Amino acid sequence: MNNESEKKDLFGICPYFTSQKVLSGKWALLILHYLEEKTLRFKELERALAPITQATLTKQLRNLEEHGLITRTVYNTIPPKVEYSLSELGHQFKPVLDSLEKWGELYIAHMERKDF
Amino acid sequence: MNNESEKKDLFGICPYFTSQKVLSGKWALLILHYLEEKTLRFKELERALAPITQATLTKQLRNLEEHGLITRTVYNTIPPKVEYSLSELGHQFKPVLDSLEKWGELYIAHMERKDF
DNA sequence: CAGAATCCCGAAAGATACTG
DNA sequence: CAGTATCTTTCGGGATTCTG
Repeated sequence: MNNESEKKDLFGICPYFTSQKVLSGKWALLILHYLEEKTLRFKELERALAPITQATLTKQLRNLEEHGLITRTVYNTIPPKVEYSLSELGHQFKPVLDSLEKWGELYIAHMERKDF
Repeated sequence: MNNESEKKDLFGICPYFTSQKVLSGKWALLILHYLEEKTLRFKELERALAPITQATLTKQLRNLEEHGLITRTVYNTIPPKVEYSLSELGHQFKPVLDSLEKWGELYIAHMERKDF
């Protein structure tokens, strides 16, 4: 059904708009990058992404989870243990990360050239 | 020199942060996509990106220009004519656009599957 | 440990009106 | 045509506090 999630724009129609929404999160790319290497616990991610705050990390993770990129696994132990890993859709994002990383380096080199 | 452009984060150090800044513009990807095909005038872009507003389009273009991705060419004619095209750095972004487009389609397919 | 709940703030987008 | 100038609004990120 076309409910409230109809949003207002081309989300769900145009690949670029779709991607933009997912990637607009400040830490999204970093999170995907780290999870690409291996499954991580909440605390491990928090440390890797320092100085991110707990609240922000939670939001970013929820966002990526809702978009189907990551999987959240809860272990009912004491103390609690929650692991995050990439879903299939998340792993399929790898090519984007790779090309993005390469371009980012080109960009940085470009900036250094015109130093200022 | 490390002036005010030092910002506050890893911009200029980490490729992902760098990319994130550039791509965070709501229309950035679309603009790059259209300019990848051919040079366009302001009005042409505006039509292609409808319902974007003039003010917003101007901001997005200035942003991409400052980041060195696009080139702005002004013809002193009446009426005025301004053309936008990709710089070398902009063209080097192509692989990202391609991989992003492919993933975006996977994402859309994924959403349709779990329809809701 | 892994969060949830609030509050706050700045940046970005949109709406609108005006101009060389 | 290709903007600029304002104003308003929205939204996401960060800080802080509390909890099972």
